[in-house]
Amino acid sequence: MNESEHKSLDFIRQRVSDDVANGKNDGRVHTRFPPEPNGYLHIGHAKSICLNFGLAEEFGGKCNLRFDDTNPDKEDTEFVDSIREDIRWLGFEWDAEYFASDYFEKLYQWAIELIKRGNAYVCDQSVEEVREYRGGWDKPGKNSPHRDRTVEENLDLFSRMRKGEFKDGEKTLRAKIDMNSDNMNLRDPAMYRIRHATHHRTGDQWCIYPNYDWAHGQSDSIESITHSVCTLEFEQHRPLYDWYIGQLEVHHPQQIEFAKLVISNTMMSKRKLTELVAGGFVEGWDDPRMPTISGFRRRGFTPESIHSFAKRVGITKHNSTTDIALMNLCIREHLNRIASRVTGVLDPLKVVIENYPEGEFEMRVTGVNPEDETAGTREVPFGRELYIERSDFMEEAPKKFFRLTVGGEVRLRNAFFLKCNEVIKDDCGEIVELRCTYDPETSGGKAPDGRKVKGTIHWVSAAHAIDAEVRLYDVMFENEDPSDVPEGKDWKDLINPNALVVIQNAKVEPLLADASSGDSFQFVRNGYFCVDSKDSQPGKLVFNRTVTLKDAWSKQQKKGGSPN
RNA sequence: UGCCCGAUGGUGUAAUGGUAACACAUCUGGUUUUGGUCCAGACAUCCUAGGUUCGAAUCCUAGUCGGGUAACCA
Repeated sequence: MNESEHKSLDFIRQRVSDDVANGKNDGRVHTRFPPEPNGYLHIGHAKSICLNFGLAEEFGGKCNLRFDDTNPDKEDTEFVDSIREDIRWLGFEWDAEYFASDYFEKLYQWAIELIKRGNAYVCDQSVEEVREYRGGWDKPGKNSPHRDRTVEENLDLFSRMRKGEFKDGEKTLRAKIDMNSDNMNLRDPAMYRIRHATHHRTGDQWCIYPNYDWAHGQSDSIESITHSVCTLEFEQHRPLYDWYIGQLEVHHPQQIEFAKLVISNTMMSKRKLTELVAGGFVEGWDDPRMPTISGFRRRGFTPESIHSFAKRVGITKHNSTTDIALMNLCIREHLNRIASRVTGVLDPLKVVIENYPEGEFEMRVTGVNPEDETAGTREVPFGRELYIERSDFMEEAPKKFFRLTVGGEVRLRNAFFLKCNEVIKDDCGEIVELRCTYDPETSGGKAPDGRKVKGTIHWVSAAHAIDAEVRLYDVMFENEDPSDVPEGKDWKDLINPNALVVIQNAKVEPLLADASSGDSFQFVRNGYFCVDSKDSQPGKLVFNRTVTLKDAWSKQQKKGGSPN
């Protein structure tokens, strides 16, 4: 890292920078990203990934991927695979991949060392007894009656725990620290519990499993990690982290905590996300409504947009809630630069141009992306019958409505001026067709006589348009803080019923027939859409709305109440 | 009830004792064949009270508010 290249560093980078400058760890920087493979990664993990891998990149160091798989009950290889995929998709490659379970034997040996030093003991207390003996934050704890077992007895018991001579919960190995500590984590924490379960990697090889605190720091140490970055809730665990490593007298990484990401209108709790998936509230972990990395991917977010988001959110030690609008900004900003403009009419209304010859068509040439000249041009067919957006027509329009009205004139984007003469309705009074005329003199989008139009609307040739299914996504929760559940309600009651609105009969321009999975487009005046990676097929296109365009008109409408 | 951590505009961050910066959001106005983009402008005396200092958002003290924390989860 070239010092002073950055105007300001967040407190972690500052600290790492200082350590490097002071020659700590021989100036080495080695971080790790340590997910538990018990679910899919979400945007909060992305923040941590960007931090850990970013630190390694910026300081010429390394970053490991380590699966923190010490709880056989919850973990699965499905999650291991998805985690790898998501990190790579974000554009990072780890220097080494490990599993905490790689260290089970080493950890076991170290535990024996602690027993021999008289710093750990086998305890027979039940969960309830342990809780009772631990005391409270106003009450001192009491020593376990098994705290003073001899080293020999502990060694024997511990090896028999490993051999499977005891049932689940019958015994634990505990660190002998201080039952009166102000820090509850230091009141003789459990190091091992007995769990006769099949582990996704070690199978039935073990029936005792190390707890987080006993596994994490030691794993860091084994991997020569220099800076062990984690979230704030582990702050009180740091003394224990330091205690274990201090006892073992091995390489001592520095744990540093930062505030985890909270986004408005979003639920980030892994437990609750799991519940959404298991309960069928969403299609799966990669449902575009989910704040998972795979959900964002399927929704049409780009890795770049997520990097940009992570950067803007910053790293601090205080909890805050980031407005979901920032997320939207980041993806719009990127897609605006790279997405091809196409026409998609979401709610089609038939327009017949009475003065355009029947059966004739012409090709209109138009730019692919005004933000990128190199993107070239494309051709779209124009003819007598078109579809326009239903919301672009109003029979009785307010003054501020710049779109099509009876007797009014608008510009058809990249084509001609169009005037509406007559509205055709069905028996229910529903508008089914507009009879219009166009002005052939306005081919360039301007009138030779200099008359102006206020609005430009998009359209697609009825004869050429392709049918598509379009899935409109919105925030999963309408409440800014979905963890704030009103009395008598369940958090799931707060799910936004309109988080997904499916449109079956959208009409898109013919060019889109060749669109392939994951491709992103701007549907002009509508938003950014991508081809759904799971359900879209040639001949049966499915688009996901990634994000809308900013919409000053609808905002104004909402503000002013009903139009008119 | 203990212990730990935090506090800058509506929101997220910056200023590393020298006189509040950037972005989002919001509102104005301009450009525009996307009511998009782009451009211009508006919007805070830094939780409170004391103190240290020539000078404090930054240091100290007290208070207030917020968060975390007592799993054989991570």
